[in-house]
Amino acid sequence: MSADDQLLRTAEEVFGWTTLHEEQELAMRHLLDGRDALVVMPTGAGKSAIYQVPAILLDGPAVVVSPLIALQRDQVASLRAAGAPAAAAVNSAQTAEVTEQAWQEFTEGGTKYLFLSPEQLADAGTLERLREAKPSLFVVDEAHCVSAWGHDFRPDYLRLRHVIERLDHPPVLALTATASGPVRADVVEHLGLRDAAVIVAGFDRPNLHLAVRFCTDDDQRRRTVVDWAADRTGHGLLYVPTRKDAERYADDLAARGVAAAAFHAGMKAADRKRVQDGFMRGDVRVVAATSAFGMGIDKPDVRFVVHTATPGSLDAYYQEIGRAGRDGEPADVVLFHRPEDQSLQRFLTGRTLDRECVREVATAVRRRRSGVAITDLVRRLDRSRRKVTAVVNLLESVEVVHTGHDHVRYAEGAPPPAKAVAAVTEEAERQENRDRSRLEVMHQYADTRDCRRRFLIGYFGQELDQPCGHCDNCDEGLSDEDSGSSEYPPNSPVRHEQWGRGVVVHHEADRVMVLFDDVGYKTLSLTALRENGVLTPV
DNA sequence: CGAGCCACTCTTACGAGTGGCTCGGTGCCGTAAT
Repeated sequence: MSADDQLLRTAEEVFGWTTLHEEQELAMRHLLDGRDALVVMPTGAGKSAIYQVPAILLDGPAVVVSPLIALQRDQVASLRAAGAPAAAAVNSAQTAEVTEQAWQEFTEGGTKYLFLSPEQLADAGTLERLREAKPSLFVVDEAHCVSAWGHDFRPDYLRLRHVIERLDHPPVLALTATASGPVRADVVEHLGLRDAAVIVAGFDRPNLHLAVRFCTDDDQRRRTVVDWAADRTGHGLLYVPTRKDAERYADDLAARGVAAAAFHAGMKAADRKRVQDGFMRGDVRVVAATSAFGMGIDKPDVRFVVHTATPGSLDAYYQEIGRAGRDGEPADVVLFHRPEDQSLQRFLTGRTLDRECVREVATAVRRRRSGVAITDLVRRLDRSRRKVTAVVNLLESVEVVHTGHDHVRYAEGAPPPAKAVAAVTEEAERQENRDRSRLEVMHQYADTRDCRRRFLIGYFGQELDQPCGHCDNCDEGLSDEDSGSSEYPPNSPVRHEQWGRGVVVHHEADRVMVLFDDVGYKTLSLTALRENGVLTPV
């Protein structure tokens, strides 16, 4: 029987799926062939199936990395409900007894799917248990987290490549719904994917109407947003920048008779669950939430997603608006924009590098010639695990240290700690510049007079040759019919005298946006380019 | 960087304006205190 037939038969016999999409089948075949894959597909399009089916055909368990315990629970529950082979999770939210039982079944070979967080995988004992089971697949779900969180917030995401190597690099599958070019490259690099098949479904969501309302004054914006949401009838999300705003908007809407609730990470777990369940059931009509709300929420009939302030990147924005209109019915996506929003995002995305900590870690590692475990560094330096791990990652990125899973060694010939600090500072600055350039692109989206969908899709590396006809700028007849200059077509490689190598992302009538390897996104005037010739096609 | 709060000043007000200060997002995990 051919691999395709086997996949189809398993999909039907075990899960009851009679067909598979082209992308699903393609990715599954790659895994069966022993190759790595990065798959970017919208939520609800069947990403999980891509590992669920091949795992059954392969010997050994599939290890699935999932960022939230709630997601692990959902996945285990849905596999159990489907009557699939045994699934289990290992995390700190369950009793030691449950975890021990999960491990026992796993080591006896009874578990097909094991769900864990990246932090669990940082533990050497846990990793050895996995290694003994010889996993057949290593899956990273919500893989954009590698790029979005790995560099500072959850540094264990950047340690996953060492986990994968320690497991003798089984076929790796990275799954996400949102990843622009640089994010995809970041995921491939930091997971150490080899010869990966990159499968990207379309980013366009034609049923979403995109609009931006420019606001000058904060109070005026508050009133406009509340009026707008109160006049609606369907279910919707209000994304707000701060916890305080979540409470305030929920209160203001409630005062207008709207069944609204706040959601943010500062709330008690029970309250969060109550709000989420209420929204899923439909008795909470509007949730005013920070970015904490959304992962794992798959409610089909969300009729609007409103942002009460401009977020930090188009990546984050696309992720959040992607929760609207999953049933394919029309939905409204509105950004209430103020230029001042940039300052808060600058603060939030600004990385505060603790140079003293970098120096301490570098010095401590250098002193131990045979190397040292991250766990030991944490104990000796009396610093948080998160911070030490993030610093080790940075030192590794500038090649001052070499690392294995939990083992760090000063690189031979690497500069002394003082110079290492300088190198790390430079690297941190480069990262910050790239973040800042993404923030600028987000604001350009808000400011553009061209088709918003074309801008958005272009950012994710796809072209829309016609204006979409379904955004505020198209409604007003502002969008350019012509999709731009032929000198710099989208996705074409270019070189800039000062900024080096880059690729064209998007262009409007008079300007072109380029993503440079080193400095991030830059927007250049076509008129100026024609005069000075600093940007040349490669 | 900017919003919001407080204390303080100046004064013709059932207050207004200003200077200084603080705060601002995302989740694992393990440990300490009840």
